[in-house]
Amino acid sequence: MRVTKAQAQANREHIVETASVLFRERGFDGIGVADLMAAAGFTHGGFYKHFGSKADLMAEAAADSLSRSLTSASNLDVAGFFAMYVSREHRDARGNGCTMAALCGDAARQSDEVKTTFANGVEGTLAALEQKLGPTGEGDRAAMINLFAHAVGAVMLSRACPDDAPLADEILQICRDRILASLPASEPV
Amino acid sequence: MRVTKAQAQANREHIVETASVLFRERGFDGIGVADLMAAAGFTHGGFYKHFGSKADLMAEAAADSLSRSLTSASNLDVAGFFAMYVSREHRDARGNGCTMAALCGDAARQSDEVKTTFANGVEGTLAALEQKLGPTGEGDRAAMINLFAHAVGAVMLSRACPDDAPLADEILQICRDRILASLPASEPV
DNA sequence: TGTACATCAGTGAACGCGCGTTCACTGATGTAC
DNA sequence: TGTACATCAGTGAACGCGCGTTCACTGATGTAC
Repeated sequence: MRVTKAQAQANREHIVETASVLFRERGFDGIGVADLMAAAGFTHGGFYKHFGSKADLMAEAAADSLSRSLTSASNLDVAGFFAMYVSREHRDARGNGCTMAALCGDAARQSDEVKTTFANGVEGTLAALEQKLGPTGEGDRAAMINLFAHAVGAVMLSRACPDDAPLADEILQICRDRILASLPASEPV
Repeated sequence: MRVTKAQAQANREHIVETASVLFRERGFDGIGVADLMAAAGFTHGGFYKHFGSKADLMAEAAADSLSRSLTSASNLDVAGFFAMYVSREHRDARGNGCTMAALCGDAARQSDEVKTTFANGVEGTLAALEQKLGPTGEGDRAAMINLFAHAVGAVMLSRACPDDAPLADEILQICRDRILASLPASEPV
């Protein structure tokens, strides 16, 4: 059953991507190695040919999804980023949404390796936001920290409410309006 | 080994309080029934004399700690509340801190019963904050939603960073300054 | 008030189950000649 | 290029372990007379 090196590498990447979605949907403890491998189309025995442990995959999957999010948001301006971030669509799409908003509660209880990945994710997001502001945005790191924390808090609180609670939408709408209104002026791309 | 009704009730409350601390520290999945009961000074077998299931205790412990937090913060004004909330002390004291900030990531994946408890906790916090603003604070629900989401996001992001990461303190300090600066004027009590 | 009996909070062994991890095995791939 | 052998990605059974939950039992409390 041996497979080409290229195929093995592709399989590994597929496992990481599958894991990053399932971790965001169910939490690090909410999905097991066997279910994870089955979702990726494999049996669980081969897991340790690719990863040293489940914890290793957790860090790798988080890093992968954090960098992917940055890439996929690269063509949005700051207003577009936050309009998308603080939205019902994002709130309801945990598996494909921001890893920070989906897992930062879990991350706080994980190893320093995982926490470092998250800190790097925050730094990367801040850097990308500052860059979106263009040359005029220099020195706005503090503003971006405030906006991002506000946005993350809004999405997490909204997700902690029952789906049919009016509060869930109220939080999102109010925070979204406020964040967009307080945005520093930016040059449209 | 039977115990007086009063003692049984006291024991039950002690278990709930112990659980609310341990859940905040380690997450709903991070502490088991046996360890929980041992921490409260009992053996695990008696658990089901008090609670129908671990999930029931999760909802009850969350409700308990949320209402306790409101009581303990009742003598703070709005600025005092947020100054305490967005602080290193609060960030580092998960077990005795805000249940929302400690568990809202977990709550999002729990039953509607638990989520309803969290939504009620948010409503209770907002009501308490509006009340702190005094009669002049009417209509400031939206402002309190923004500030609370901002504060929750700041604490959660800070906790997801490694303890020694400068970013952890930077997030707290910047968000704290901004929140306190943007506070609507309130009458000191 | 005193006695006999029912109740039930708490104990500790046991249950089935799913978890992360290990292992012997398979057979196509990769490599040495 | 062809052949013989080593490698190793993937398989599926098995491991020990801790989990939530159940249960027979204990003995002090609560209650009926």
